[in-house]
Amino acid sequence: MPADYSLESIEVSLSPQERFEEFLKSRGMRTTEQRRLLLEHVFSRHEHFDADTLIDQLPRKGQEGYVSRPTVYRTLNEFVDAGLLRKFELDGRAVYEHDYGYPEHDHLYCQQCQKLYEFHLDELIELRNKVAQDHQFRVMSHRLIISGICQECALTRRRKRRKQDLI
Amino acid sequence: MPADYSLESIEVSLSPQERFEEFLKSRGMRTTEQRRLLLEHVFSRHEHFDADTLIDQLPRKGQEGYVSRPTVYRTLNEFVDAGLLRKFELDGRAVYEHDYGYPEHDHLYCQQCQKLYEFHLDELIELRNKVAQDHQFRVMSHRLIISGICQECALTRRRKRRKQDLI
DNA sequence: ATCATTGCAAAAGATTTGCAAGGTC
DNA sequence: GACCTTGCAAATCTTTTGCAATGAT
Repeated sequence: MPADYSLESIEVSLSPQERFEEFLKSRGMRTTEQRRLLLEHVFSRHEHFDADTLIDQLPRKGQEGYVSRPTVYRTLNEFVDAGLLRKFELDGRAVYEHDYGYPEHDHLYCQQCQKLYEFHLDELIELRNKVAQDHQFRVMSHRLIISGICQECALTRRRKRRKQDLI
Repeated sequence: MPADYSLESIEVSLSPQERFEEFLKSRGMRTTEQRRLLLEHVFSRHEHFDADTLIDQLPRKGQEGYVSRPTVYRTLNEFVDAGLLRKFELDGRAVYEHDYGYPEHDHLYCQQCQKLYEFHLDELIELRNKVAQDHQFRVMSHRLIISGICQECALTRRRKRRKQDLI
């Protein structure tokens, strides 16, 4: 078995918690209650979220388990550096999603309900690599967001229009 | 000749200035010195730009042709609404590029020198439409940014590394 | 004991807004 | 003259930072 293959198996078998531990240790950083709490919360659900949404879901000031806003921001950046989360911009604010142990994908973004739908297409990666090769460009990552109206919203709209027609 | 074909010819034959005039008129807005000046400036060059870069290129306060920061922001939004410019986010700030009369394209973004390279691939549009159809999603637009290192920077880096090796 | 981390308050950066004065139709 | 637009100052929103107190190793 080649060395990098076995390395990869080890990587993949680590839980987010374990991986973060390693990350912290490798940088001389410490395991704290806040980091533990945030990591557990973030990996207990799978939705995309922004800092504000996350803070809303956490205990308020004065309650057990409260984490201050600056610490939330600091820790989210650490999660990104550790390769646990991916960050991207949507309507001017940062949005996070699971990266570690989660397959590569892109998004459909509904302008109406702001929902994000995931999809994956190998052809897109091929196309991406082809373009990069044509431009002698070394790809590190990519981000594709298709914006429009999702089926659900399209149906709701049609219903509303019908209702209006009756008045 | 079908009606919509002739309509399209009219649309395409309008200059950005004329198109903006129509936009303003249709909304009961007025043609002002500032709007004229900004439109002329923005369409006199073709690079991508952000609000700050634009303001740096314009006359300073006290000089002939000065436009205040809020007016620049307001007017850029109008250009986007009028379909003259497209806006997207890069590293947390808004970036603008020509839309009106300019062919659809996507971007390679160099993380090193921050340069944007344009490319167009019909296959990408096909792929996009296929995904959308699979999800019953009505596409309004899309944005693909491939991030990495451009050829120029890759070469510069290699040279620097060689130099360091000599020390 | 040492040194990283936290929460607080405040700063920073980008963009927007209320409003009185001025400009356009 | 009616009312849209501008510039100013200030607000807003999101994210970051300085710092003294606290916590982890």
